[in-house]
Amino acid sequence: MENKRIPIPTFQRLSLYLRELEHMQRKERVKTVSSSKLAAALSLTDSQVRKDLAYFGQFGHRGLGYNIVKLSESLKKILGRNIIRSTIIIGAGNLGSALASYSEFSHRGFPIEGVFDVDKKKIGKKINGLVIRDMDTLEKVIAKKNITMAIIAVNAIHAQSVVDRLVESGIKGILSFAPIAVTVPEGVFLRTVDISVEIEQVAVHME
Amino acid sequence: MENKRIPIPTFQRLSLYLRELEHMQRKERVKTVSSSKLAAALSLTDSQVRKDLAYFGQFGHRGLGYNIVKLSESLKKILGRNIIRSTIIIGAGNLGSALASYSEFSHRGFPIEGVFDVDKKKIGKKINGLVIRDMDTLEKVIAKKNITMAIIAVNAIHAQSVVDRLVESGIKGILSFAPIAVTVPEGVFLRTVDISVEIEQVAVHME
DNA sequence: GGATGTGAATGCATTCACAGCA
DNA sequence: TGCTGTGAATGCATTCACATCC
Repeated sequence: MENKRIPIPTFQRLSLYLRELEHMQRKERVKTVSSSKLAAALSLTDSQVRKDLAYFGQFGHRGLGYNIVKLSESLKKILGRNIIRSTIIIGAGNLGSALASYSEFSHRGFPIEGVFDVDKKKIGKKINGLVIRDMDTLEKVIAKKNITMAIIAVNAIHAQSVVDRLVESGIKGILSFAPIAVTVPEGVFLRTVDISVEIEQVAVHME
Repeated sequence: MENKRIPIPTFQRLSLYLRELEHMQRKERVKTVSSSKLAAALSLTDSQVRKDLAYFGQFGHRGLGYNIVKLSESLKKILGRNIIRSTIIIGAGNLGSALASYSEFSHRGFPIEGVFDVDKKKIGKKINGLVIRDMDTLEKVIAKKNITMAIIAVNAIHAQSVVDRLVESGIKGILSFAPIAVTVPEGVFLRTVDISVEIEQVAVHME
C-alpha cells in the first residue's frame, strides 16, 4: 500500500499547501481547513488537494477537514524542512546579490553559507553581512562547510563550467537562474528558472 | 487540420528551443540542426521536439533537419517576439531592483517603462537609468504609456492589492515573484515564481 | 450533514514506430 | 540513408463519484 508512484506536480503543490497553511496560521483564527477551501485559495480543485495529501497518509478528519497546525507539521516533514541544508550562491551580480539578501532562504532551512564571484573588484565586499569570496576558494569552502546545495546566478557563458565544478565538489542539488540549458550527471538534481522565459510565457498566454 | 489542441508544456519548450537556437547561431557554424541534437541539448526526446514543432507547421526537411535561422524566425513569430510589450515592475526592493537591471527583458521585447514603490525614501532614485516612481502615479503611467504587462516583486502582504490595482488598470499579463497565492479574474494571465518554493523543490528531489 | 479517502473513469501529454520524402 | 511528420499506443495526472466515517 505504501509503494504508489507520486506525481511530480504533487510535490510542487505540497510546497504551495504549506505556504498557504502558514499564511492561515498567521491570519485566521480557525484551527481547521477543508480541502475545498485550501483548493480555492490556490485555484485548484478540492479532489486534487485530497489526493495529493492522501499519497502520504491520512491527515484529515471526515466532516471536519484538516487541522492546520498538524497538517503544516506533516508537510514540513515530507518536504524535509526539518533538515538544514547549507547552500551557496555563485555569482554576485544583480540577481545573485538580490538572492543573497533574500531572507526566506534561511527561514526555510537553506542558510546561505557563501557567495562567490570571479570579479576581483567584488571579492571582499559584503552583501547583507555575507562576504563575497573568490571563486578559487569554492572547493575548499564546499568541503569545509558541508555544502550540499547551490544557487547559480552567473551568465550563460559560465553556467556549464560552474555546474561542472559544483558537481565535481559533491553538490547534489542546483537551482540555476542562468539563461541557458546546462546538464548534470545522474544523481544530481537540477532545476532551472529562466526569468526571460517566464516573462515570455506570460506574453504567449495572455488573452 | 489547424484546430489541434496544443499542450501547455509545448509553449514552454518553444521558448527553450528558441533560446538554444540563438545560442547555436552564435557558436556553431552549421546551418542546420536535427531534432535529436536539439533534444539532447535540452535533455528531451527527439520525438518530443518534432511533435512540438509540428503543431505549428512543417519547418524541417526530411533527411536534413531544421534550418537554424529559419526555425528561429518561425519560433519568434509563434512566441510573439516581434511584438513589443511595454512592461512595468512593482516593488524596488532587492529583487525588484535586480529585475529592473536585467537587460534581457528589453532584448526580448519587454522594455521596462517604469519601476514603482511606496517607500518615499526610494522614490526619485534611479536604478540602471530608471527612476523609481511613486505608486500613486501607477494608473496614470499605465494609461499614458500603454502598458500591458507587469512584474510584481512586492511582499506577501501587498501582493493581492497590487494585483487588483493592475487588473483594474487594464494589465493583461502578470509575472509575480511574491511568495503568496494571488488570484486574477478571467482574461488576465498570471504566472507565479516563488523562489523559496523553487529551492525547496530542489531539496525534495535531490538524491 | 459535512468532508475525507480512494478506485474508476477520463483527459492530457509523451513516446513509439513507421511511412514518406530528400 | 537520414531524418521529419504523424497516427496509434502508452503512460501519467486529474477529476469523478461515492462509500465511509465523525
